[in-house]
Amino acid sequence: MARSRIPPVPAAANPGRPLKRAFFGRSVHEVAPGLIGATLLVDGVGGIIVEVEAYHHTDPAAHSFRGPTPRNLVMFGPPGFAYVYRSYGIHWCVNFVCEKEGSASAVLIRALEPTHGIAAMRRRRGLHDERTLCSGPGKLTEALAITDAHNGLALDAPPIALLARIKKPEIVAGVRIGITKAVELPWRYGLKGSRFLSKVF
DNA sequence: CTCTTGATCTTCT
DNA sequence: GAAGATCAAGAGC
Repeated sequence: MARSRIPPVPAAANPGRPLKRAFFGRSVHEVAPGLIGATLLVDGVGGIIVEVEAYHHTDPAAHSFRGPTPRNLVMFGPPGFAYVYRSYGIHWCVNFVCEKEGSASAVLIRALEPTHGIAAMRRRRGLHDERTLCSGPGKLTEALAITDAHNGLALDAPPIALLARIKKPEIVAGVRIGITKAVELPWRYGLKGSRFLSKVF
């Protein structure tokens, strides 16, 4: 063979450079939509972030609203780290801490478009359908094998990798899902028209 | 398609 | 003791 052909990977599976930790040192309302289109990998498995929600300590729906506790301590720390918590006693959910130390704001990662390690994700989820592999905060942590062992880990160091999007995507916003307080705030962001959302906007 | 319910457990009141 | 940033399966339409 004279020269091997470049394999035909979709553009979506060929993301940009790693995001620096400083990316998170801004308002959660800038970071949250800014994450749509970025690629999240844990041990090389993951996909494109297509849905997130913003939480802030002034927001009654946020875990940090009533001040620091053992569970939410990472939220009160510096930006650029993962906050993982147990949901309904069954699932894990992952957030990215934003702004600055003490501001206790974070972005909940709610859905991914699977691109890397799809076979591993199918195995962990016991599911074949790609569309629903990571279409929810509890689903994507199962697919990426995220647990409380990842709580407090840096977002720019192994096993976590976060790669910038190549093009600026079209973003839609709406009210958040599954909360009972501050339900009217439009702090859920998604990739317009994506098939991989937890719920259509 | 929508609606209801069970699973399971940590956190805070 | 109740609620919760969820999910999947089953019933009903």
